[in-house]
Amino acid sequence: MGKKVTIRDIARLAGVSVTTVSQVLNGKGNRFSKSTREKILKLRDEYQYVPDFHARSLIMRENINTIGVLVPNVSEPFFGTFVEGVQQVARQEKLIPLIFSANRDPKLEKAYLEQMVERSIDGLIIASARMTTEMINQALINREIPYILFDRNYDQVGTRVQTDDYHGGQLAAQHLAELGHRKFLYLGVNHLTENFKQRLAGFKDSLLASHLSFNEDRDVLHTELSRQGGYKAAQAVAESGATAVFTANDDIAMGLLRGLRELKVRVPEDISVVGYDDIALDEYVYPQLTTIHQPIFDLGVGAAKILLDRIENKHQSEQVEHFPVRLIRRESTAPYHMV
Amino acid sequence: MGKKVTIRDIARLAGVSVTTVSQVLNGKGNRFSKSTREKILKLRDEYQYVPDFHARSLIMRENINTIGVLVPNVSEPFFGTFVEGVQQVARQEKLIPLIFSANRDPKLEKAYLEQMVERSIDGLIIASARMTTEMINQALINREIPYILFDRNYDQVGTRVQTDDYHGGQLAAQHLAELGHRKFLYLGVNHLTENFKQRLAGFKDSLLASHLSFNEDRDVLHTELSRQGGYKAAQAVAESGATAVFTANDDIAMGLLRGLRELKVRVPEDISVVGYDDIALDEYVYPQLTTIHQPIFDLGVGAAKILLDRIENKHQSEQVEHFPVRLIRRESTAPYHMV
DNA sequence: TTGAAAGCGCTAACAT
DNA sequence: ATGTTAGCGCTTTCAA
Repeated sequence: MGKKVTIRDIARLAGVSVTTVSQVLNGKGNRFSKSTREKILKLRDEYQYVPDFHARSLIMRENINTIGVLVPNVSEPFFGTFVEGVQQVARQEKLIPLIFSANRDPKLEKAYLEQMVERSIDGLIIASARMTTEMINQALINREIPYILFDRNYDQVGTRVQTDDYHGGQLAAQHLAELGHRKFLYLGVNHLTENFKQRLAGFKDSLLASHLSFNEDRDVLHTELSRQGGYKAAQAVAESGATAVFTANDDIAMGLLRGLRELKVRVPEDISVVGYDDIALDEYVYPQLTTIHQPIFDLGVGAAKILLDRIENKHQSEQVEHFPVRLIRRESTAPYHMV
Repeated sequence: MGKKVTIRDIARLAGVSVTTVSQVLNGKGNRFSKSTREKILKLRDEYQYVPDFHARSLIMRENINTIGVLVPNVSEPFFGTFVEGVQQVARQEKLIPLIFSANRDPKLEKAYLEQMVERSIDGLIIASARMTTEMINQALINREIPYILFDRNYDQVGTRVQTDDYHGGQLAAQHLAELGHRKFLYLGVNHLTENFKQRLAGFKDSLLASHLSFNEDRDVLHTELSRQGGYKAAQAVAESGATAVFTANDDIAMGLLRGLRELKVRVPEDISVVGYDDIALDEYVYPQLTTIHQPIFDLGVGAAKILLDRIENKHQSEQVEHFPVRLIRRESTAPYHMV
């Protein structure tokens, strides 16, 4: 009990050499007699022999069929859904996905990356707004491990899946403008990664193009990227006088909804709110959240598929796959009317 | 580029033996001269040498400092939070947590378990209501890997973290009874695992003890364990005539809230709803959900700590750690009043 | 039809 | 203060 059974044990028990066992068990044993083969197979089952993973990897070096997935936080619905998408592909392709949740801590992200590299993963999906390509390459230490980026738009390089954040911002602006609103507010985060920058830029440009007023100094509020953040910003939003608010993501929007409710500010009667992401929860809050839909699950699927492609056909040139965004009208937006 | 630098390369470059390099790099090199040590360290940095994980594991067999975590679905807030708890401990203790999300698929759960075993993890946390101890032991193939169970109460054996589900059910019943309700309903799931059974038993027993009416055939409704499930059950709940509903978990409750809202049934004015779990979202739905609190994050922390303890002091006897549950009053429950 | 031997990259007794 | 040697468990030539 406890002592691990090795290939040598099986060989001894079968009265053959380790070579024979190895060959038979790896399906390369046509040349051996049927009786030998059956004897070995039987012993394998009887003793529940499983080849040692590390010994194997030490020799084989590839086709471990393992991919790494690095996200900021699995417990956020957004990344949870993304990971599910990756996993669906992994299941189909018999890949083992190693999931790492680094809590937005750059040190930890680096440590996990190194771990994955050490463990000879075949490829890797990185969803982290903080990691620069340089940091990634450094952690990957000139090993040629294919990787794919997601939600990481500080610098726009590297193979990645991407949605059009600028267009998302435009969609939000158009919707709100069509509803007749005049006074807009963007509720975002301080530490601007490129995707958030783009959303804001699209929002602003679209507004200005419609000859509506939007001033980045006056009409932008910052908070934390969380429900809590949105909640805390409610007072400031209410006092801003805006009737139409666009938030950096749905989490912030949900917090804002709660905060406004507690302040007796009605949504959408007094203030319209547009979120971003279209997480699965949006339909379960009240009012149901109007938002910009990103195909989160599909992004996971897409990332995994591209990665697989790169693993199989090494040395491909950089590639970028775009996914569409669209407006989902629900209950948190309504036409502007004079108070 | 690409070619991996090995310990031999470093040794050759430094003009010393591989032993020397190995010892120095593993902090066992006091006996070597300072100049040798520095030379080696410098070369290590220069060539970015990282010892091969598999070669290492092949020899060391232990202290890989890796634990496995198997959950049904990371994208569910409940398990996401649990995993975060585990990860917090992992970070503190410099452990690498390998997270597997098996989508409630027993085959996949088994496959992942085997993967973890192969990868010589030091211990493992299993959160799966479906896996029997027998299945687990089989996958662990008489290897002595410490593991700890969570949310897995089919058979009440094995080291595990646990909350008192029976008491949770009682709390829900008491609360609703104190509010003056008379007609109760339990909205649960078909496939009864022990924890759900206990919740229902506590709920029922408490009601009966208060001389209130509750009949398992008449006053129990089944649906899927998801928001969608709760949503779909709304019609049936509304038609049941019950004024007080206890749901198997918060997800179901949230779906129910949405469904009832669409049916113009007011919560809590017409129907009071009590959930179970106290996931972080509860405060962001409307009305905010009254629920039975389980310390989900702490359960993750606790599971990880117990596991660590078992890894360090092998062969301990079975142990069970209990965590408290309590009622959280929010807005979804109110006193019963005649209509 | 089978097996001996080499070796993957590393660590650790055991010399020297 | 440093090196030699054996070996972890496996796969894979190459020889018999």
